Amino acid sequence: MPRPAIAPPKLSRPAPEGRVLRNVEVDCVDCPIRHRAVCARCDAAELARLEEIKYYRSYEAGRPIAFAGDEMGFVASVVRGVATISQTMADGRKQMVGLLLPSDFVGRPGRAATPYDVTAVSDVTLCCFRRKPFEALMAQTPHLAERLLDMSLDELDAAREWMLVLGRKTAREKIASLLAIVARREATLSLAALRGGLAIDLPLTREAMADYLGLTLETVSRQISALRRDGIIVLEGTRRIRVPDIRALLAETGDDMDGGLVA
Amino acid sequence: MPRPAIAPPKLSRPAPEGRVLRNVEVDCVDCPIRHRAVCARCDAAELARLEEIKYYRSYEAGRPIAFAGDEMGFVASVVRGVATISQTMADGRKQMVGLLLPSDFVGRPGRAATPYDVTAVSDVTLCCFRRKPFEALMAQTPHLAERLLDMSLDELDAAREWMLVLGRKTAREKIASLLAIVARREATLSLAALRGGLAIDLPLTREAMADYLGLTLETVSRQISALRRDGIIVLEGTRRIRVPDIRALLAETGDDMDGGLVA
DNA sequence: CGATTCCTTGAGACAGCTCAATTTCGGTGG
DNA sequence: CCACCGAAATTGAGCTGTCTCAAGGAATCG
Repeated sequence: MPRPAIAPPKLSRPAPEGRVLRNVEVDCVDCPIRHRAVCARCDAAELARLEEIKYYRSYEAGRPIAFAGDEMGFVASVVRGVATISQTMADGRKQMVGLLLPSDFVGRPGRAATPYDVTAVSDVTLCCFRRKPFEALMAQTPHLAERLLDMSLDELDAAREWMLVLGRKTAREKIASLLAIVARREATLSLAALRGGLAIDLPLTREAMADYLGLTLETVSRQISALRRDGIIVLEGTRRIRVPDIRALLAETGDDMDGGLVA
Repeated sequence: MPRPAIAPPKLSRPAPEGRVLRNVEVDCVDCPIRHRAVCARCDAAELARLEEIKYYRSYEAGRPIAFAGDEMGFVASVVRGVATISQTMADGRKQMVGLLLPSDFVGRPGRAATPYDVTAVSDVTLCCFRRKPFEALMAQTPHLAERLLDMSLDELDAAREWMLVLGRKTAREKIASLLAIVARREATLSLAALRGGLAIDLPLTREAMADYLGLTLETVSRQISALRRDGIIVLEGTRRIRVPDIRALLAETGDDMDGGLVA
C-alpha cells in the first residue's frame, strides 16, 4: 500500500445543516426494525419510555451524519438506508470500518465524540435518542444494555472477519467477500431467491467499495470485470449485480465453503 | 496479497492437555487486574459471588488456549501474559485479529463456540468463570454487564483502528503503528521512561508480527532493519526494542501526530 | 442534451511477495 | 565457560499483484 504523493484535496464539507427533517411519526409497534434494533428486547413499558425521548432525523444520500471528532448529542438506530463509518488519514487515504444497515446502532453511550466519519450513502432515516436520557434509561433497563452488548459483540466479530479480508485476501477474494456478505443478507431477507440466482443491490460506488476493501477504485473495477468475464456475476446496470450461482461466488472468497447458506 | 501456492502444512496441534494447572489462589482484592478487568466495577458482594465460581488456569508459551470451532466451557480474564486471537484460512494464510493482554476478556457470553484460535504467546494465566454461572450472574449484576459492554466497545474501536492499519498503511507504517501501540501501553505503565527513550519488550516473533500486520515475515524483518538504519529504533537483542524519540516513531505511523502521548 | 460524475480499460511502475542462502540468537549439554 | 544445535532473523535477487497515471466511455441529472 503505497502512500499517495500528494494529499487529495477532498476537504469539501457539505453543510451538516443540509439535512432534511422529515416528521415521520411512527409508533414503535409498527417500526420496521422493531425486532432487530437496540430496542428489540424491550417490553411495552420500556418501549413507552423510549418513545418519549425518541425523534426521527433524515439525511440525504451523500450527506455527512457526523465528522470524526464531532460531538454527537444523540445515539440512534438506523431505520432506513445505508450509512458508512470511515476513517481518513491526513494525506487523504481512507478506510471504511463499518457499514450501517437498518437496525444498526450509531454512536457510543458514554462517549460524546465520534472517532469516525459517519456518512449517509443512500437516503437515511435515524431513530434518535438524546444521549443523556438514553444513558439514564440504559442504567435502568437491562434489556436495553443486554441487547446493545449483543449487537456490539456481533459488530466486533464482523470487524474481525473484515480484518482477515483486509490483511490476507487477494483483490479478487476481497470483492467476492464483499458481494458474499451483501448476498448473504439479501438471501436471509428473501429466501425464495435462491434458485434462479439472487440479485444484489449495493448502493456503493466503486470508490466506496475500494475504501471498504483497502483497494483502489481501478482495481475494484478490474476485478468486477474479471468476475463478470468468468461468469461468477452478471451486471445489470452498474450498481446492480446478479449472482447466478452463489456457491461459485463463495468459492471465490477464499473462505471455507461450508458457510451454510445453501444446505 | 497473493495467495500462497501450497498450503503450508502447519497443522501440528499440540495437545491441549499440555496445559499446566497451577493452583494459584488469589483473593480478588489482591488481584493485579482488579480495577481494569470485567469485574472492575463490582462491589464487595458481587465480587464474592464471582469468587465462588472462579478458578485459575495457566498455559505455557506457545500453547493453544482454544481452536476455532471449539466449545469453550468458560469465559475468562487474562491475569498475566499475552495471548493472540487469530483466524486461519484453508490454505494457511493467517491473520491475527486481537491481542489479549492482562485484564482483557476472553470468550463471549451467550456463545459456546469460539470463532477464533486463541493462543498463549507468553506464559498465560487466566481467571476463568464457567460459562453458565457467569451468564446467570451477569443477568443479575448490571455492573458486570456494563463493564463488559464498555470493554467490548473499546475492543471494537481497537479493531477499527486496526482495519485502517491493515487496509491503508504501508509496511513501514504498519511496523511503526504496532510499535507505537505497544510503546503507548508501556508508557502509561512507566511514565518515567519518557526521557531517555523507552524500551519495548514485545513477545512476538517476526512471523507473529507479520500475521498481525498482514505482511510476510521477511517484509517485517526488512522494515525493522530499515527503521533501525534510520535511527528510529535501536535493537537490544531481537525481541527488545528501544525507542530513543517517541515522536520520531509516531511520525512514521502515518497518523496525525497529536496523539497526546507527549504534551 | 450538455455537464458532471462514475466507470472501464490500458501501460508502466513499484511495494511487497517468493524463493533461497546465510547469519544471529538463545538455550543446552559437555 | 564454551561448543554446538535448532529456531529465529536477516539479507539478497527476482517476480507479480496492485497501484499510478492517463484516456475514453457510460450513466445520471438538471
